[in-house]
Amino acid sequence: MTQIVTRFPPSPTGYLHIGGARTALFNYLYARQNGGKFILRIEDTDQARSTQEMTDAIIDAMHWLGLDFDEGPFFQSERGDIYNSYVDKLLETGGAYYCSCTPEEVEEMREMARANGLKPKYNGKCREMGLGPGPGRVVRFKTPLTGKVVFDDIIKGPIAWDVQEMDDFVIRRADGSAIYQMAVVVDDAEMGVTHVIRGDDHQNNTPKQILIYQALGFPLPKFGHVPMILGPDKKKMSKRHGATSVMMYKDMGYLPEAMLSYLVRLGWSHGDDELFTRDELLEKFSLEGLGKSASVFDMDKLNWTNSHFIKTGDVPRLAGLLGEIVRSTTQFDPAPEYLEAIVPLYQPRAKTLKEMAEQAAFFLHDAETLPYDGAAVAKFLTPEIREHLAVMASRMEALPAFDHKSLEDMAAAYLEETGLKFKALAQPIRVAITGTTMSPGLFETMEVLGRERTLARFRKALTL
RNA sequence: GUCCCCAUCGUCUAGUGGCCUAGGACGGCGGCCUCUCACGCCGCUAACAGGGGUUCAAACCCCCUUGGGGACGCCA
Repeated sequence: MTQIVTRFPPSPTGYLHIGGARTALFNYLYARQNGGKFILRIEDTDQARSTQEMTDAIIDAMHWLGLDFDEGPFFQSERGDIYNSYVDKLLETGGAYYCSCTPEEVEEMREMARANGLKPKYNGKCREMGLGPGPGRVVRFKTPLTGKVVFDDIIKGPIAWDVQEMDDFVIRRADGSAIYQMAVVVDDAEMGVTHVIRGDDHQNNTPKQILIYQALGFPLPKFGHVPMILGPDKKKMSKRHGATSVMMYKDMGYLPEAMLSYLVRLGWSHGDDELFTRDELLEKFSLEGLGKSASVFDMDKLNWTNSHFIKTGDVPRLAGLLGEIVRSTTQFDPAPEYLEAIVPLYQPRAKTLKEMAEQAAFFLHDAETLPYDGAAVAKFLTPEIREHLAVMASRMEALPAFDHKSLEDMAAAYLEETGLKFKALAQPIRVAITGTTMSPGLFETMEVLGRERTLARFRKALTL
Protein backbone atom coordinates (compact mmCIF):
# COMPACT_ATOMS: atom_id res chain seq x y z
CA MET A 1 0.00 0.00 0.00
CA THR A 2 1.31 3.40 -0.91
CA GLN A 3 1.96 6.02 1.71
CA ILE A 4 -0.83 8.47 2.33
CA VAL A 5 0.06 12.02 1.40
CA THR A 6 -2.15 15.00 2.15
CA ARG A 7 -1.57 18.66 1.77
CA PHE A 8 -2.72 22.11 2.75
CA PRO A 9 -2.35 24.72 0.05
CA PRO A 10 -3.25 28.21 1.27
CA SER A 11 -2.79 31.19 -0.93
CA PRO A 12 -0.96 33.92 0.96
CA THR A 13 -3.45 36.62 0.23
CA GLY A 14 -4.79 36.71 3.77
CA TYR A 15 -4.37 35.27 7.23
CA LEU A 16 -5.08 31.66 8.12
CA HIS A 17 -8.78 31.68 8.75
CA ILE A 18 -11.01 29.37 10.70
CA GLY A 19 -12.12 27.38 7.70
CA GLY A 20 -8.62 26.91 6.40
CA ALA A 21 -7.39 25.86 9.80
CA ARG A 22 -10.04 23.18 10.02
CA THR A 23 -9.22 21.88 6.55
CA ALA A 24 -5.54 21.81 7.47
CA LEU A 25 -6.42 19.98 10.67
CA PHE A 26 -8.34 17.27 8.83
CA ASN A 27 -5.46 16.76 6.42
CA TYR A 28 -2.93 16.77 9.21
CA LEU A 29 -4.84 14.24 11.27
CA TYR A 30 -5.47 11.91 8.40
CA ALA A 31 -1.84 11.88 7.32
CA ARG A 32 -0.51 11.54 10.85
CA GLN A 33 -2.68 8.69 11.93
CA ASN A 34 -1.84 6.73 8.81
CA GLY A 35 1.86 7.24 9.00
CA GLY A 36 1.61 9.47 5.98
CA LYS A 37 2.98 12.84 4.99
CA PHE A 38 1.40 16.25 5.35
CA ILE A 39 2.64 18.87 2.94
CA LEU A 40 2.37 22.65 3.06
CA ARG A 41 2.26 24.36 -0.28
CA ILE A 42 1.94 28.07 -0.74
CA GLU A 43 -0.22 28.88 -3.73
CA ASP A 44 1.19 32.21 -4.71
CA THR A 45 0.85 32.09 -8.46
CA ASP A 46 -1.13 35.29 -8.19
CA GLN A 47 1.93 37.44 -7.58
CA ALA A 48 -0.05 40.62 -7.28
CA ARG A 49 -2.02 39.53 -4.25
CA SER A 50 0.47 37.28 -2.50
CA THR A 51 2.84 38.53 0.16
CA GLN A 52 5.66 37.14 2.22
CA GLU A 53 4.05 38.63 5.28
CA MET A 54 0.95 36.50 4.82
CA THR A 55 3.02 33.43 4.17
CA ASP A 56 4.79 33.97 7.48
CA ALA A 57 1.53 34.65 9.26
CA ILE A 58 -0.01 31.44 7.96
CA ILE A 59 2.98 29.40 9.03
CA ASP A 60 2.93 31.05 12.45
CA ALA A 61 -0.71 30.16 12.87
CA MET A 62 -0.13 26.56 11.86
CA HIS A 63 2.73 26.36 14.26
CA TRP A 64 0.56 27.78 17.02
CA LEU A 65 -2.05 25.10 16.38
CA GLY A 66 0.65 22.48 16.21
CA LEU A 67 -0.19 21.48 12.66
CA ASP A 68 3.33 20.54 11.73
CA PHE A 69 4.01 19.68 8.14
CA ASP A 70 6.53 17.14 6.95
CA GLU A 71 7.42 18.83 3.70
CA GLY A 72 7.40 22.34 2.44
CA PRO A 73 6.56 25.02 2.34
CA PHE A 74 6.71 24.70 -1.41
CA PHE A 75 6.07 27.84 -3.39
CA GLN A 76 4.19 27.67 -6.62
CA SER A 77 5.82 30.90 -7.67
CA GLU A 78 9.11 28.98 -7.89
CA ARG A 79 7.69 26.15 -9.93
CA GLY A 80 6.53 27.97 -13.03
CA ASP A 81 8.89 26.08 -15.33
CA ILE A 82 7.54 22.77 -14.16
CA TYR A 83 3.96 23.79 -14.86
CA ASN A 84 4.93 25.11 -18.24
CA SER A 85 6.68 21.93 -19.23
CA TYR A 86 3.37 20.16 -18.67
CA VAL A 87 1.43 22.79 -20.56
CA ASP A 88 3.86 22.24 -23.42
CA LYS A 89 3.31 18.54 -23.17
CA LEU A 90 -0.42 19.08 -23.48
CA LEU A 91 0.17 21.34 -26.45
CA GLU A 92 2.23 18.61 -28.11
CA THR A 93 -0.27 15.87 -27.54
CA GLY A 94 -3.18 17.96 -28.70
CA GLY A 95 -4.66 18.24 -25.24
CA ALA A 96 -4.44 22.00 -25.35
CA TYR A 97 -4.25 24.79 -27.90
CA TYR A 98 -3.34 28.43 -28.32
CA CYS A 99 -6.14 30.95 -28.36
CA SER A 100 -5.93 34.45 -29.66
CA CYS A 101 -9.27 35.70 -28.41
CA THR A 102 -9.08 38.79 -26.27
CA PRO A 103 -10.63 38.93 -22.83
CA GLU A 104 -13.25 41.25 -24.28
CA GLU A 105 -14.19 38.79 -26.96
CA VAL A 106 -14.49 36.00 -24.46
CA GLU A 107 -16.62 38.16 -22.25
CA GLU A 108 -18.94 38.73 -25.20
CA MET A 109 -19.26 35.01 -25.75
CA ARG A 110 -20.21 34.59 -22.14
CA GLU A 111 -22.75 37.36 -22.35
CA MET A 112 -24.24 35.74 -25.36
CA ALA A 113 -24.57 32.40 -23.65
CA ARG A 114 -26.07 34.06 -20.61
CA ALA A 115 -28.58 35.85 -22.76
CA ASN A 116 -29.68 32.50 -24.13
CA GLY A 117 -30.13 31.13 -20.65
CA LEU A 118 -27.03 28.99 -20.96
CA LYS A 119 -24.00 28.65 -18.80
CA PRO A 120 -21.48 31.37 -19.64
CA LYS A 121 -18.66 29.69 -21.52
CA TYR A 122 -15.87 30.26 -23.99
CA ASN A 123 -17.20 29.01 -27.32
CA GLY A 124 -14.13 27.18 -28.58
CA LYS A 125 -13.48 29.55 -31.43
CA CYS A 126 -9.73 28.83 -31.66
CA ARG A 127 -10.01 25.17 -30.76
CA GLU A 128 -9.36 23.85 -34.23
CA MET A 129 -7.39 26.75 -35.68
CA GLY A 130 -3.99 25.24 -35.03
CA LEU A 131 -2.60 28.55 -33.77
CA GLY A 132 0.99 28.80 -32.61
CA PRO A 133 2.41 30.94 -29.82
CA GLY A 134 2.12 34.67 -30.10
CA PRO A 135 1.71 37.81 -28.05
CA GLY A 136 -1.53 37.99 -26.16
CA ARG A 137 -2.26 34.33 -26.74
CA VAL A 138 -3.29 32.07 -23.92
CA VAL A 139 -3.29 28.30 -23.83
CA ARG A 140 -6.60 26.60 -23.32
CA PHE A 141 -7.33 23.08 -22.23
CA LYS A 142 -9.16 21.02 -24.83
CA THR A 143 -12.12 19.80 -22.85
CA PRO A 144 -13.77 16.69 -24.32
CA LEU A 145 -16.98 17.49 -26.16
CA THR A 146 -19.01 14.66 -24.77
CA GLY A 147 -19.05 12.41 -21.77
CA LYS A 148 -19.17 12.72 -18.04
CA VAL A 149 -16.61 13.12 -15.36
CA VAL A 150 -17.51 10.99 -12.39
CA PHE A 151 -15.70 10.77 -9.10
CA ASP A 152 -16.48 9.31 -5.74
CA ASP A 153 -16.11 12.07 -3.21
CA ILE A 154 -14.79 10.82 0.12
CA ILE A 155 -17.42 12.69 2.02
CA LYS A 156 -20.22 13.44 -0.41
CA GLY A 157 -20.27 10.24 -2.39
CA PRO A 158 -20.56 9.95 -6.16
CA ILE A 159 -20.59 13.21 -8.08
CA ALA A 160 -21.09 13.39 -11.81
CA TRP A 161 -20.43 16.26 -14.19
CA ASP A 162 -21.34 16.53 -17.80
CA VAL A 163 -18.29 17.85 -19.67
CA GLN A 164 -20.61 20.18 -21.51
CA GLU A 165 -20.87 22.18 -18.35
CA MET A 166 -17.24 23.07 -18.78
CA ASP A 167 -15.57 25.12 -21.44
CA ASP A 168 -12.03 25.16 -22.75
CA PHE A 169 -10.55 26.91 -19.76
CA VAL A 170 -7.28 28.80 -19.78
CA ILE A 171 -4.30 26.95 -18.35
CA ARG A 172 -1.59 29.43 -19.29
CA ARG A 173 -1.92 33.17 -19.27
CA ALA A 174 -0.78 35.43 -22.06
CA ASP A 175 2.18 36.37 -19.89
CA GLY A 176 3.31 32.77 -19.94
CA SER A 177 2.41 31.84 -16.37
CA ALA A 178 0.35 28.77 -15.56
CA ILE A 179 -3.01 29.01 -13.93
CA TYR A 180 -4.22 27.48 -10.69
CA GLN A 181 -5.97 24.44 -12.18
CA MET A 182 -2.76 23.46 -13.91
CA ALA A 183 -0.52 24.19 -10.96
CA VAL A 184 -2.51 22.20 -8.41
CA VAL A 185 -2.77 19.14 -10.59
CA VAL A 186 0.90 19.14 -11.47
CA ASP A 187 1.90 19.76 -7.88
CA ASP A 188 -0.40 17.20 -6.38
CA ALA A 189 0.70 14.62 -8.91
CA GLU A 190 4.40 15.36 -8.60
CA MET A 191 4.25 15.51 -4.82
CA GLY A 192 2.46 12.21 -4.70
CA VAL A 193 -0.64 13.54 -2.99
CA THR A 194 -3.06 10.67 -2.49
CA HIS A 195 -5.91 12.50 -0.76
CA VAL A 196 -7.09 15.93 -1.70
CA ILE A 197 -9.22 17.10 1.21
CA ARG A 198 -10.27 20.66 0.68
CA GLY A 199 -13.07 23.17 0.98
CA ASP A 200 -16.41 22.75 -0.62
CA ASP A 201 -15.75 25.74 -2.82
CA HIS A 202 -13.33 23.64 -4.83
CA GLN A 203 -15.83 20.99 -5.65
CA ASN A 204 -16.61 22.54 -9.00
CA ASN A 205 -12.93 22.62 -9.91
CA THR A 206 -12.54 18.93 -9.40
CA PRO A 207 -13.96 17.77 -12.74
CA LYS A 208 -11.65 20.16 -14.60
CA GLN A 209 -8.72 18.94 -12.62
CA ILE A 210 -9.60 15.33 -13.21
CA LEU A 211 -9.61 16.06 -16.91
CA ILE A 212 -6.10 17.45 -16.62
CA TYR A 213 -4.95 14.44 -14.62
CA GLN A 214 -6.27 12.20 -17.33
CA ALA A 215 -4.78 14.21 -20.18
CA LEU A 216 -1.42 14.09 -18.48
CA GLY A 217 -1.67 10.44 -17.61
CA PHE A 218 -1.39 11.03 -13.87
CA PRO A 219 -2.98 8.62 -11.40
CA LEU A 220 -6.03 10.12 -9.72
CA PRO A 221 -5.97 10.95 -6.02
CA LYS A 222 -9.07 10.63 -3.86
CA PHE A 223 -11.03 13.82 -3.42
CA GLY A 224 -12.97 14.92 -0.38
CA HIS A 225 -14.84 18.18 -0.11
CA VAL A 226 -15.55 19.47 3.35
CA PRO A 227 -18.53 21.75 3.82
CA MET A 228 -17.93 25.33 4.75
CA ILE A 229 -18.15 27.12 8.04
CA LEU A 230 -20.84 29.76 8.31
CA GLY A 231 -21.26 32.81 10.49
CA PRO A 232 -24.09 33.06 13.04
CA ASP A 233 -26.33 34.45 10.33
CA LYS A 234 -25.65 31.31 8.28
CA LYS A 235 -23.82 33.32 5.69
CA LYS A 236 -20.29 32.60 4.68
CA MET A 237 -17.87 33.62 7.43
CA SER A 238 -16.44 37.01 6.76
CA LYS A 239 -14.89 39.97 8.48
CA ARG A 240 -18.20 41.33 9.58
CA HIS A 241 -18.70 38.24 11.73
CA GLY A 242 -15.81 39.36 13.86
CA ALA A 243 -12.72 37.24 14.24
CA THR A 244 -12.07 34.98 11.29
CA SER A 245 -8.31 34.77 11.55
CA VAL A 246 -6.96 32.02 13.75
CA MET A 247 -4.37 34.22 15.39
CA MET A 248 -7.04 36.63 16.55
CA TYR A 249 -8.23 33.83 18.79
CA LYS A 250 -4.80 33.49 20.25
CA ASP A 251 -4.89 37.18 21.07
CA MET A 252 -8.32 36.83 22.60
CA GLY A 253 -6.99 34.26 25.01
CA TYR A 254 -7.99 30.98 23.45
CA LEU A 255 -5.81 27.92 23.84
CA PRO A 256 -4.63 26.16 20.69
CA GLU A 257 -5.82 22.80 21.99
CA ALA A 258 -9.26 24.30 22.53
CA MET A 259 -9.33 25.64 18.98
CA LEU A 260 -8.39 22.21 17.69
CA SER A 261 -11.00 20.43 19.75
CA TYR A 262 -13.72 22.89 18.83
CA LEU A 263 -12.82 23.07 15.16
CA VAL A 264 -12.69 19.33 14.68
CA ARG A 265 -16.24 19.03 16.01
CA LEU A 266 -17.43 21.45 13.40
CA GLY A 267 -18.28 19.03 10.64
CA TRP A 268 -16.94 15.93 12.26
CA SER A 269 -18.17 13.73 15.06
CA HIS A 270 -17.27 10.62 16.95
CA GLY A 271 -20.40 9.38 18.66
CA ASP A 272 -21.29 11.56 21.61
CA ASP A 273 -17.74 12.69 22.29
CA GLU A 274 -17.35 16.43 22.61
CA LEU A 275 -13.85 17.17 23.80
CA PHE A 276 -10.66 15.84 22.29
CA THR A 277 -7.02 16.21 23.12
CA ARG A 278 -4.59 16.04 20.25
CA ASP A 279 -3.75 12.44 21.13
CA GLU A 280 -7.38 11.46 21.23
CA LEU A 281 -7.86 13.07 17.85
CA LEU A 282 -4.95 11.17 16.41
CA GLU A 283 -6.54 8.02 17.72
CA LYS A 284 -10.17 8.63 16.89
CA PHE A 285 -10.26 10.78 13.79
CA SER A 286 -11.66 9.20 10.68
CA LEU A 287 -12.85 10.44 7.34
CA GLU A 288 -16.11 8.55 7.86
CA GLY A 289 -17.07 10.88 10.67
CA LEU A 290 -17.07 13.91 8.41
CA GLY A 291 -20.46 15.49 7.79
CA LYS A 292 -21.88 16.72 4.52
CA SER A 293 -23.54 19.93 5.52
CA ALA A 294 -22.25 23.35 6.38
CA SER A 295 -21.94 24.33 10.02
CA VAL A 296 -22.26 27.51 11.99
CA PHE A 297 -19.36 28.79 14.05
CA ASP A 298 -20.62 29.07 17.61
CA MET A 299 -18.73 31.27 20.04
CA ASP A 300 -20.59 29.95 23.05
CA LYS A 301 -19.41 26.45 22.44
CA LEU A 302 -15.90 27.62 21.68
CA ASN A 303 -15.92 29.40 25.02
CA TRP A 304 -17.10 26.31 26.79
CA THR A 305 -14.42 24.26 25.08
CA ASN A 306 -11.77 26.79 25.97
CA SER A 307 -12.85 26.93 29.60
CA HIS A 308 -12.55 23.18 29.77
CA PHE A 309 -8.97 23.26 28.59
CA ILE A 310 -8.21 26.07 30.97
CA LYS A 311 -9.59 24.03 33.85
CA THR A 312 -7.55 21.01 32.93
CA GLY A 313 -4.48 22.86 31.71
CA ASP A 314 -0.98 22.70 33.08
CA VAL A 315 -0.55 25.53 35.60
CA PRO A 316 2.99 26.68 34.79
CA ARG A 317 2.17 26.77 31.11
CA LEU A 318 -1.05 28.68 31.67
CA ALA A 319 0.84 31.06 33.94
CA GLY A 320 3.35 31.68 31.18
CA LEU A 321 0.60 32.40 28.69
CA LEU A 322 -1.18 34.64 31.17
CA GLY A 323 2.08 36.51 31.73
CA GLU A 324 2.37 37.22 28.02
CA ILE A 325 -1.06 38.74 27.97
CA VAL A 326 -0.46 40.77 31.12
CA ARG A 327 2.80 42.17 29.79
CA SER A 328 1.33 43.03 26.43
CA THR A 329 -1.79 44.70 27.79
CA THR A 330 -0.66 46.31 31.04
CA GLN A 331 2.41 47.86 32.62
CA PHE A 332 2.76 44.92 35.01
CA ASP A 333 5.44 42.29 34.84
CA PRO A 334 4.54 39.82 37.58
CA ALA A 335 6.88 37.08 38.73
CA PRO A 336 6.22 33.62 37.30
CA GLU A 337 5.64 32.15 40.77
CA TYR A 338 3.03 34.76 41.55
CA LEU A 339 1.19 33.99 38.33
CA GLU A 340 1.38 30.29 39.05
CA ALA A 341 -0.31 30.93 42.37
CA ILE A 342 -3.00 33.05 40.75
CA VAL A 343 -3.86 30.71 37.87
CA PRO A 344 -5.47 27.89 39.90
CA LEU A 345 -7.85 30.42 41.41
CA TYR A 346 -9.12 31.31 37.96
CA GLN A 347 -9.06 27.98 36.20
CA PRO A 348 -12.66 27.26 37.13
CA ARG A 349 -13.72 30.84 36.48
CA ALA A 350 -12.20 32.13 33.27
CA LYS A 351 -13.39 31.33 29.78
CA THR A 352 -10.33 32.83 28.18
CA LEU A 353 -6.87 33.85 29.29
CA LYS A 354 -7.79 37.40 28.42
CA GLU A 355 -10.68 37.22 30.81
CA MET A 356 -8.41 35.69 33.41
CA ALA A 357 -5.99 38.58 33.06
CA GLU A 358 -8.81 41.07 33.49
CA GLN A 359 -10.35 39.38 36.49
CA ALA A 360 -7.00 38.87 38.17
CA ALA A 361 -5.90 42.46 37.61
CA PHE A 362 -6.37 43.35 41.29
CA PHE A 363 -3.63 40.90 42.20
CA LEU A 364 -1.16 42.91 40.19
CA HIS A 365 -1.77 46.39 41.55
CA ASP A 366 -0.25 47.62 44.75
CA ALA A 367 -2.54 49.08 47.41
CA GLU A 368 -2.02 52.61 46.16
CA THR A 369 -3.01 52.05 42.54
CA LEU A 370 -5.71 49.51 43.20
CA PRO A 371 -8.99 50.90 41.92
CA TYR A 372 -11.82 50.70 44.42
CA ASP A 373 -15.43 50.45 43.38
CA GLY A 374 -16.93 53.49 45.08
CA ALA A 375 -20.41 52.08 45.34
CA ALA A 376 -19.11 48.88 46.90
CA VAL A 377 -17.01 50.81 49.39
CA ALA A 378 -20.00 52.89 50.41
CA LYS A 379 -22.21 49.87 50.73
CA PHE A 380 -19.93 47.48 52.57
CA LEU A 381 -17.29 49.49 54.39
CA THR A 382 -19.57 50.99 56.99
CA PRO A 383 -18.11 52.57 60.13
CA GLU A 384 -19.11 49.61 62.23
CA ILE A 385 -17.63 47.10 59.82
CA ARG A 386 -14.40 49.07 59.66
CA GLU A 387 -13.86 48.48 63.33
CA HIS A 388 -14.10 44.76 62.81
CA LEU A 389 -11.79 44.93 59.84
CA ALA A 390 -9.22 46.80 61.89
CA VAL A 391 -9.25 44.13 64.55
CA MET A 392 -8.96 41.37 62.02
CA ALA A 393 -6.06 43.12 60.37
CA SER A 394 -4.12 43.19 63.58
CA ARG A 395 -4.80 39.52 64.17
CA MET A 396 -3.65 38.67 60.68
CA GLU A 397 -0.48 40.52 61.36
CA ALA A 398 0.16 38.22 64.29
CA LEU A 399 -0.73 35.00 62.49
CA PRO A 400 2.15 32.48 62.55
CA ALA A 401 1.32 31.21 59.09
CA PHE A 402 -0.47 33.17 56.37
CA ASP A 403 -2.25 30.40 54.53
CA HIS A 404 -5.94 30.00 53.79
CA LYS A 405 -6.44 27.47 56.56
CA SER A 406 -4.96 29.72 59.25
CA LEU A 407 -6.91 32.66 57.89
CA GLU A 408 -10.13 30.75 57.93
CA ASP A 409 -9.52 29.56 61.49
CA MET A 410 -8.75 33.09 62.53
CA ALA A 411 -11.95 34.34 60.95
CA ALA A 412 -13.97 31.55 62.50
CA ALA A 413 -12.62 32.39 65.93
CA TYR A 414 -13.44 36.03 65.45
CA LEU A 415 -16.99 35.24 64.34
CA GLU A 416 -17.36 33.02 67.37
CA GLU A 417 -16.32 35.85 69.71
CA THR A 418 -18.43 38.51 68.15
CA GLY A 419 -21.40 36.40 67.20
CA LEU A 420 -21.24 37.82 63.71
CA LYS A 421 -22.23 35.88 60.63
CA PHE A 422 -19.56 35.30 58.02
CA LYS A 423 -21.89 36.75 55.44
CA ALA A 424 -21.73 40.07 57.25
CA LEU A 425 -18.00 40.24 56.88
CA ALA A 426 -17.28 38.45 53.61
CA GLN A 427 -18.17 41.15 51.13
CA PRO A 428 -16.56 43.93 53.17
CA ILE A 429 -13.33 41.98 53.31
CA ARG A 430 -13.58 41.27 49.61
CA VAL A 431 -14.02 44.92 48.80
CA ALA A 432 -11.11 45.78 51.06
CA ILE A 433 -8.65 43.44 49.41
CA THR A 434 -9.83 43.41 45.81
CA GLY A 435 -11.62 46.71 45.39
CA THR A 436 -14.61 44.87 43.95
CA THR A 437 -17.43 42.55 44.94
CA MET A 438 -16.31 39.58 42.86
CA SER A 439 -13.28 37.40 43.37
CA PRO A 440 -12.17 33.85 44.02
CA GLY A 441 -12.54 32.49 47.56
CA LEU A 442 -11.54 35.03 50.18
CA PHE A 443 -8.98 33.01 52.09
CA GLU A 444 -7.35 31.57 48.99
CA THR A 445 -7.16 35.07 47.58
CA MET A 446 -5.51 36.41 50.73
CA GLU A 447 -3.06 33.55 50.80
CA VAL A 448 -2.00 34.24 47.24
CA LEU A 449 -1.81 37.97 47.87
CA GLY A 450 0.37 37.27 50.86
CA ARG A 451 0.51 38.98 54.20
CA GLU A 452 2.13 42.21 53.03
CA ARG A 453 -0.25 42.95 50.22
CA THR A 454 -3.28 41.86 52.17
CA LEU A 455 -2.49 44.09 55.13
CA ALA A 456 -1.57 47.00 52.92
CA ARG A 457 -4.98 46.74 51.34
CA PHE A 458 -6.75 46.54 54.65
CA ARG A 459 -4.98 49.70 55.72
CA LYS A 460 -5.72 51.41 52.46
CA ALA A 461 -9.37 50.43 52.57
CA LEU A 462 -9.77 51.84 56.04
CA THR A 463 -8.69 55.26 54.77
CA LEU A 464 -11.27 55.38 52.01
C1' G B 1 -29.80 32.05 -15.70
C1' U B 2 -27.12 27.13 -15.88
C1' C B 3 -24.73 23.33 -13.16
C1' C B 4 -23.08 21.05 -8.51
C1' C B 5 -23.71 20.16 -3.30
C1' C B 6 -26.57 20.24 1.22
C1' A B 7 -31.21 19.77 4.60
C1' U B 8 -32.52 16.22 12.66
C1' C B 9 -33.56 20.90 18.72
C1' G B 10 -31.54 28.31 18.37
C1' U B 11 -26.25 26.01 17.46
C1' C B 12 -22.69 21.51 16.91
C1' U B 13 -24.36 16.73 16.21
C1' A B 14 -25.86 10.92 17.18
C1' G B 15 -28.88 8.16 14.13
C1' U B 16 -27.28 4.34 8.26
C1' G B 17 -35.43 0.55 7.88
C1' G B 18 -37.73 -1.76 13.35
C1' C B 19 -33.51 -0.58 19.66
C1' C B 20 -36.54 6.62 18.30
C1' U B 21 -42.99 8.46 22.45
C1' A B 22 -35.39 10.75 18.25
C1' G B 23 -29.83 10.46 22.12
C1' G B 24 -25.54 13.75 23.60
C1' A B 25 -23.26 18.64 23.90
C1' C B 26 -23.40 24.23 23.82
C1' G B 27 -26.91 27.97 24.90
C1' G B 28 -31.39 29.28 27.51
C1' C B 29 -34.66 28.52 31.82
C1' G B 30 -35.42 26.55 36.95
C1' G B 31 -33.17 24.44 41.30
C1' C B 32 -29.14 22.66 44.60
C1' C B 33 -24.28 23.98 46.52
C1' U B 34 -22.25 28.71 48.37
C1' C B 35 -18.37 34.26 51.50
C1' U B 36 -19.22 37.17 46.03
C1' C B 37 -18.30 35.53 41.04
C1' A B 38 -17.56 31.21 38.90
C1' C B 39 -17.09 25.67 39.01
C1' G B 40 -19.87 21.46 39.97
C1' C B 41 -24.49 18.77 40.39
C1' C B 42 -29.91 18.00 39.26
C1' G B 43 -34.09 19.05 36.23
C1' C B 44 -36.64 21.45 32.14
C1' U B 45 -36.90 23.60 27.26
C1' A B 46 -36.36 22.46 21.98
C1' A B 47 -35.76 19.20 16.02
C1' C B 48 -36.51 14.73 11.83
C1' A B 49 -38.32 21.59 6.07
C1' G B 50 -43.06 20.23 3.12
C1' G B 51 -45.48 16.74 -0.15
C1' G B 52 -45.67 12.21 -2.57
C1' G B 53 -44.07 7.23 -3.03
C1' U B 54 -41.36 2.12 -1.70
C1' U B 55 -42.14 -1.19 2.69
C1' C B 56 -45.55 -5.07 7.40
C1' A B 57 -42.42 -0.84 9.20
C1' A B 58 -39.10 5.28 7.36
C1' A B 59 -35.38 10.54 10.51
C1' C B 60 -33.02 6.73 7.73
C1' C B 61 -34.43 4.41 0.55
C1' C B 62 -36.64 7.01 -4.19
C1' C B 63 -39.08 11.40 -6.53
C1' C B 64 -40.87 16.42 -6.45
C1' U B 65 -41.20 21.18 -4.01
C1' U B 66 -39.10 24.66 -0.86
C1' G B 67 -34.94 26.61 1.50
C1' G B 68 -29.60 27.27 2.00
C1' G B 69 -24.69 27.17 0.01
C1' G B 70 -21.13 26.91 -3.92
C1' A B 71 -19.34 27.40 -8.94
C1' C B 72 -19.60 29.35 -13.73
C1' G B 73 -12.17 34.42 -14.42
C1' C B 74 -5.90 35.31 -18.43
C1' C B 75 -8.28 34.61 -8.79
C1' A B 76 -6.98 30.77 -5.91
